[in-house]
This record gives sequence, C-alpha cells and structure tokens, in this order.
Amino acid sequence: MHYQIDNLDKQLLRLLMQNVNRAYTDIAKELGVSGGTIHVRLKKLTEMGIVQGAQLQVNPAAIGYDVCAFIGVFLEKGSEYKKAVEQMRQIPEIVELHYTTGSYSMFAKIICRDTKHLREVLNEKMQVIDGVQRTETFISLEESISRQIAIE
Amino acid sequence: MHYQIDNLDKQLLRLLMQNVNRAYTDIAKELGVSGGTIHVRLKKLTEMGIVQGAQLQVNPAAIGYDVCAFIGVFLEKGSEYKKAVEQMRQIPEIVELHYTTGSYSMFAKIICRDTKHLREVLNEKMQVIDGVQRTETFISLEESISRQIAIE
DNA sequence: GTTGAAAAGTGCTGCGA
DNA sequence: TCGCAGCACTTTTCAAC
Repeated sequence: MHYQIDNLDKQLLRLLMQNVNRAYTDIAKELGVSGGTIHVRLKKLTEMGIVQGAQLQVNPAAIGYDVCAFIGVFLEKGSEYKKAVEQMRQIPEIVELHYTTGSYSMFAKIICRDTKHLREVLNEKMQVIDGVQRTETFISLEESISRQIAIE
Repeated sequence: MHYQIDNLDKQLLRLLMQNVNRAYTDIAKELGVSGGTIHVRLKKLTEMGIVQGAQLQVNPAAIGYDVCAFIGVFLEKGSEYKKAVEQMRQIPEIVELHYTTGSYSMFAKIICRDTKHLREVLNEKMQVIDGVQRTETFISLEESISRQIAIE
C-alpha cells in the first residue's frame, strides 16, 4: 500500500481540493491528458484510500449553531478510554474526539447552539460519563484559519 | 437573513451530508417531490450561505501525513493576535486556528509528516513568530470521532 | 497506462398548472 | 410556488494504441 503517487496524481488532488465540482474534461485540458485518464487516476486514488469522497460543507452558524468549543477531558484511568469513547459517540454535539498525549486524556471539539446549550452538554452529557473526572473548556471566539493540508 | 428553513430543507441537508453525489432525482423520489424542487431548494440554501459547497475528503495518513497535533499558544499580549494570525497563515501545516477563552490565547490544529516534522514546525516556524511566548503540544494518538453536526 | 469516441445518466431551464 | 419534460453537459465505459 506504499505506492508513491506521481506528479499527475498530486496535481489532480490539488485541483480537486480547490473545486470538487470541476468537470473532468476541463481538468484534463489543464493537465494535458485525456478525460479518461483523469477518471482512471481518481478511481485509483479512491481505491487506495487517499481520496475518501466528497462532503457537503454546511455553515453551522447559519443554522443556529453559533458556539464552537474545545474540551480537554481528564479520565480517572486511561484504561476507561474505550468505554468513554462509546458514550461520547452518542453525543451528537461532539464532532471530533482525539486520544491525546499531554495534560488531558482526550480532546473533543463540540458545536452548540449557544452558551446555554454548551453548559447543558457539559453538565448533563459529558460530565456524567463513567470515568470522566473533570473537563476544561476553551470556547472559540473566532475561527481564524480553516483549510485542508497542502499537497507536497 | 433569519429565514426559518422548513422540514424539506432539513431532510435534504441530511441526505446530502450522508452522500453529496447522490442524484437529485433519486433524492426527489425519497422525499416525494420533483427533481426541480430539489434544485431550487439547494440553490436557496446555497444563496443563504447555509451550504458552502462541497469539499474533497483526503486522508492525510495515506499521503504520508501521520501526525496530528493540537497546539495551545500563549501570546505576550492579546493585542498581538492579528499580527500572529497573519504569520500563522503562512504555515501550511496549520489547518485550523481559533482565538479562544481559557488558558491559551490561541489554539491550532496542525498536520505533519512525522514527529521530526512536527518539531521543526514548532521550533522553526511557530515559536519564532512575534508575540508567541510559548506553546503546549497535544499529539493525537487516535482520532476516535470525526463527523459533521447533526441537523435538528 | 493512455487515448478518443460512443453510451448512459445527470443537472439545468422554460413552460404550464 | 411547484412539477414536468426536453436539452446540454458530464461521467463512464471500452476497444485500440
């Protein structure tokens, strides 16, 4: 699975990351190959697991989800991790969860409607999970950068 | 701009978040309306800024970016924020940057090839930025949850 | 692996209700 | 405002290079 992707693959990824809906024939023209080649390459990249499909970008603030926060979670024992993850998965407000090194056992990113909603999620959903000792909250006042990794 | 989206809009969002490439006519059949209606609704949601288009999902690990980390940044003065953001924008490894409440001034998510690359980014790129006092690193050992907010 | 064209399916637009 | 139908375009496939 350690096939080295070539320059054409990289250029294709770069163009598609800028605009997924661009027509294959249009991309093909820019890269100097045929539309069929673009199709084959993208299929290969998908089969290799490099491309995982496309996702709709929804603006949370526009549908009433104004508060984004990061939560550092302290577990009583590291061994309780798996059980805690399963319970966190049931909380729809959690959009990302990482098992991390450093002060915290886990790190969560959550999206809520307002600060009242955030408090409810913290008090009534997260802090009642077995093994969760305490949490620390960092509310995002502004998302200054949001992008994908650059290819190469 | 506070138009309340109706049930059809919500169902449409839900289906498209599951699969952006699903055919309009197929979605229309499931929701019991015509393909034209789906088109009009999606156009409206886009114009309202709720839908911001689609994005290609690329698996960072598959192209050699194995390390994901969160960096808490301490600034000397909060007022240096804007200048710091501009310099952070030049660092391609930073994929998210938030201005936060709590212990840190800013919170960054960064994607690197390996721990050596991470050390380089921290020492040679982030800690030399004007106003950055020190940083704290949380390496993600596992991303247990990664999803979008649930509609409703 | 790439090409070029043919075949199948999709999104878009105007008209009618 | 919504639904239907035709047109234009795109993706997909496939034989040949």
